[in-house]
Amino acid sequence: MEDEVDRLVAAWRRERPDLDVQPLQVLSRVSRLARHLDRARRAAFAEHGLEPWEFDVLTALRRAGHPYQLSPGQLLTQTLVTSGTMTNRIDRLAGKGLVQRLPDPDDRRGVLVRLTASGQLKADEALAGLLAHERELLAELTGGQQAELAGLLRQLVAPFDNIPG
Amino acid sequence: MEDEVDRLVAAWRRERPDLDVQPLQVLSRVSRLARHLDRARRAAFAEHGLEPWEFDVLTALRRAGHPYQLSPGQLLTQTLVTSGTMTNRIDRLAGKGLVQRLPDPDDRRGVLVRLTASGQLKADEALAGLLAHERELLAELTGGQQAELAGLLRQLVAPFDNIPG
DNA sequence: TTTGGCTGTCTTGATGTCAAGAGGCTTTAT
DNA sequence: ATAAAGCCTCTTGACATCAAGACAGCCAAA
Repeated sequence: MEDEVDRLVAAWRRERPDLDVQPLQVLSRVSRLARHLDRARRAAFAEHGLEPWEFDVLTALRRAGHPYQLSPGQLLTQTLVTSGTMTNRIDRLAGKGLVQRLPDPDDRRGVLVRLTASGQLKADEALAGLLAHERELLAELTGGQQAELAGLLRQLVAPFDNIPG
Repeated sequence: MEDEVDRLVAAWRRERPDLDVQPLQVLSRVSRLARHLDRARRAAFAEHGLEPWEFDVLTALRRAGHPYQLSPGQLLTQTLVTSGTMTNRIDRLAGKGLVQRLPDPDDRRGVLVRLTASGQLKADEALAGLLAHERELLAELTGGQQAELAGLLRQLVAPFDNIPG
C-alpha cells in the first residue's frame, strides 16, 4: 500500500535527483503518523469530554500513585510545557473539579495539585478508551511486528531521553 | 538502552496492573520521537534563518516543480493548516521576499504563490541541511533496519493517507 | 542573624493558530 | 439570461501557548 511519504519521496527524486532522500522514508513517516495519532487521540478523549492536554495532566497525577498529587513544577517537567501554561491548565482543571490545589505543608511557596475522585475516574476511563482505540490502529501489525517496531523506535528515541535533550 | 516510554509503561503496570498497555510501546514512542524531531528540525532550520512552517511552505512550492507555484488552497491541503493561517504565512514569506503573490489568470478570485529565486535557494539549502541532520539521527540503525522500520511505519500510516482522514 | 542567591509559582504581553464568516467570482441548472 | 449554489481567499475574534519577569519564600555562608 502506498502512502503520502512515498509520493513525497517520488516528488523529491524528480526535482532533486542529486539528493539522497532516504532519511525521509523513516522520519517523515514518524512525523506524519504522530499528526494522525494526535487527531485520533483528540477524538478518543472527546468521548469522555476531555482535551488531550487534560488527559496529559490527569494521567501524570494518576501515574504518580496514591495520593495522586504532584507539584506544578513536577507536572511541567513531565508534560514539557512552560510554567505559565501549567498555571492556566491547573486553573481550568480545578474549575472543572478534576483537581484541587492544596498548599504544600513543607514549603510555603509551593502548591500541590491533587486528583479529585472524579478526576481519577476520568483519567482511568480515558486511558482505557485510548488503549482500545490504539489497539485497533495497531491491528495492521502482528504482535511480533509490533515488538520489532517498538524496539527500533526505542533505539532512535533513547539518545534523546538519556542525554539532556 | 532504556527510554522514557519504558518508565511510563512500568508506572502504568504498577498503578493499573489490570490493563494491557502494550499499545503504548509503539504509539507513545512515535509521539515522543516526533516531538524530539520537531525540536531537531527547528534547530536545523535556524541555521538557515527559517522557521519550520516556512520550510513546509517553501518546499511544497519547490516540490511542485517549475514554475514553482501553487494556489493558497493547494498549499493548505498539503500543509494541513486552515486558510487563515495560510494567508498569514504567505504574507510573511512575501514580506521576506521568499515568495510572491500573483493573480491567477484563469480565476479572478484566485491567487498563485510563486517561489522567488531567493526562496528557491533557501528551500534547497534547508532541505540539504535537514537531510544531513536526519542522517545522523538514523545512524543508530543499519540500512536494513531503516528499511524495515520504514515498511512497518508505512503499514500504520497508509490507512490514514488513503481513507479520507 | 543577616545577607545574597536560588527556587517555585504566577502574571504579563506577544504570537501563531483555528473557527466562523464575509465578499467577490465561477459554475450549474433552469 | 438569470438565479442559485458553490468555491476561493481573506478578515475577524477567541484562545492556548510561550518567554520573560515579578514576587514570595527557602537556604547557605559568613
